[in-house]
Amino acid sequence: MRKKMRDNTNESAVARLREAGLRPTRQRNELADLLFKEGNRHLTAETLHAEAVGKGIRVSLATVYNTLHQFTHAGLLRQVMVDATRSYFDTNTIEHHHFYYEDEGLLADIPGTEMVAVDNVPNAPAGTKVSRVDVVVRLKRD
Amino acid sequence: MRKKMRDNTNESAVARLREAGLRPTRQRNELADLLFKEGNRHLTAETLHAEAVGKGIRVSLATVYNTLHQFTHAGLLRQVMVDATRSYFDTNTIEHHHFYYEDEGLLADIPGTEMVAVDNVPNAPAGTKVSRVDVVVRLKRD
DNA sequence: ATAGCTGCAAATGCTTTGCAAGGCC
DNA sequence: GGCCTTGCAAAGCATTTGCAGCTAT
Repeated sequence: MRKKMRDNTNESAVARLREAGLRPTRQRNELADLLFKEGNRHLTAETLHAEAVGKGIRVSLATVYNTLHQFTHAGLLRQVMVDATRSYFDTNTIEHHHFYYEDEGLLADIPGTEMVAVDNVPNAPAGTKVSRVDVVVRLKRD
Repeated sequence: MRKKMRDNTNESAVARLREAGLRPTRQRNELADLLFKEGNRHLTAETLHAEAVGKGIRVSLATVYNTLHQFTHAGLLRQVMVDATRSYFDTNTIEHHHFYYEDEGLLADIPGTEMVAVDNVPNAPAGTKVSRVDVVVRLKRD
């Protein structure tokens, strides 16, 4: 009655993993579903783990960490640094920028973000190249 | 022969601390000297502690952490988030932006930084105001 | 079969904290 | 003197790692 493991698994997630050279295991498939099924998300390892467990997915926190890093290396996720204590991961890997709600510890895309422009960025110093440009607009309660 | 403790201490550091409502203790004076005597600096607690110890200043790492945070709250320092594992402090509290050398874990001001402009930043969402805008140009070895 | 994953628990690394001793006003 | 500060060591947290058992191919 449960011969196939992939029945309730999003095919695109599996394909995505294969392309990235990652074995589509149950945990990775299920996490990928959570991550990529609904628009852009911003989450921490704890957050994702809690959500997974809440939905009945059996996965350890260590695996969530591993998976997030593997996905990041594979280019499926982007890691955003806004808080000294937590690491945020963003499912939107296209160049874009963020609002960070300092009081809530919440990260969000800047709406219409393609309009934000950073001008006059100097050339990268000799021997280096720009890896990426991060813009974070920090917000606090009014 | 050592009645006065403030002999070799930078007067401006003491004044700075008094204005901030912080008692000018030996440790705070000496750390302030290291921090503010020579232009803009970017350092971590470890870095500063090592430097202090190297110069014969007796101070514990815990006090360095406390002092960095007190200075930050007093507006003498600014905390910059670029690395999930380390907290950087910047002695330049004026709005400006950074290069981050990912390979070396080194943070630096963007030269001529006043020329970098961030355009079309949307208004802060209702109930919030912009605390600050951080721009980090991440560099990697070529 | 076997190389790659997962989970647990222990380890790590940065940072914070409790509290007794010491310093500043 | 009284309150603030320091230092040490212990505690705290998020994250990583070692390794035995499990899984995808």
